[in-house]
Amino acid sequence: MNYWLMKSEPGAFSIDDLALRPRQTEPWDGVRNYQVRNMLRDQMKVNDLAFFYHSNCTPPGVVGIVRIVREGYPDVTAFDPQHKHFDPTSNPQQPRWFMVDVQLVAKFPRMLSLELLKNCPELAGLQILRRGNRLSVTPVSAEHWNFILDLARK
DNA sequence: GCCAACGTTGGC
DNA sequence: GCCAACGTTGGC
Repeated sequence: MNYWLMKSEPGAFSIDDLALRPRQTEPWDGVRNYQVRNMLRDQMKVNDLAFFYHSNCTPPGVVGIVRIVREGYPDVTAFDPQHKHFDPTSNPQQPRWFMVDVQLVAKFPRMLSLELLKNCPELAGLQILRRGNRLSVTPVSAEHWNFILDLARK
């Protein structure tokens, strides 16, 4: 079983938006980066867990946990000319972009801010803390996962 | 295959 | 709004 961290701009899709969806489940669509595509398509498995991270907001940070409930399948938003994430180079016969479905597991009572995480020596090496990191999905080690979970319980 | 130009991300 | 980082594009 793998652990992940998934970023979303709350102005586009927040953890509260996820909470309002039927079965609190939603496709994680719109990824247009090959490294992340490969993780979505090949590595994320049903029952993997991920931190839900709010990016590009004040303050950024981890706001809860989601579970992967459907493994990688073609991102249909790439096929829709009306859609913001339309990509004419992807088609149903040879899809270029993939997505997974995520289901809400828990929203933390308090956000764990990026600043808080940065101040934890135990989290050295966490990809989100690396300078210049721009990937919207990153793997999280079991050690880092458990440490962050402990922070959320405090 | 190189690399300059350009676009996007995302913290600050 | 700024700008560092870095991915993508396309001319050559």
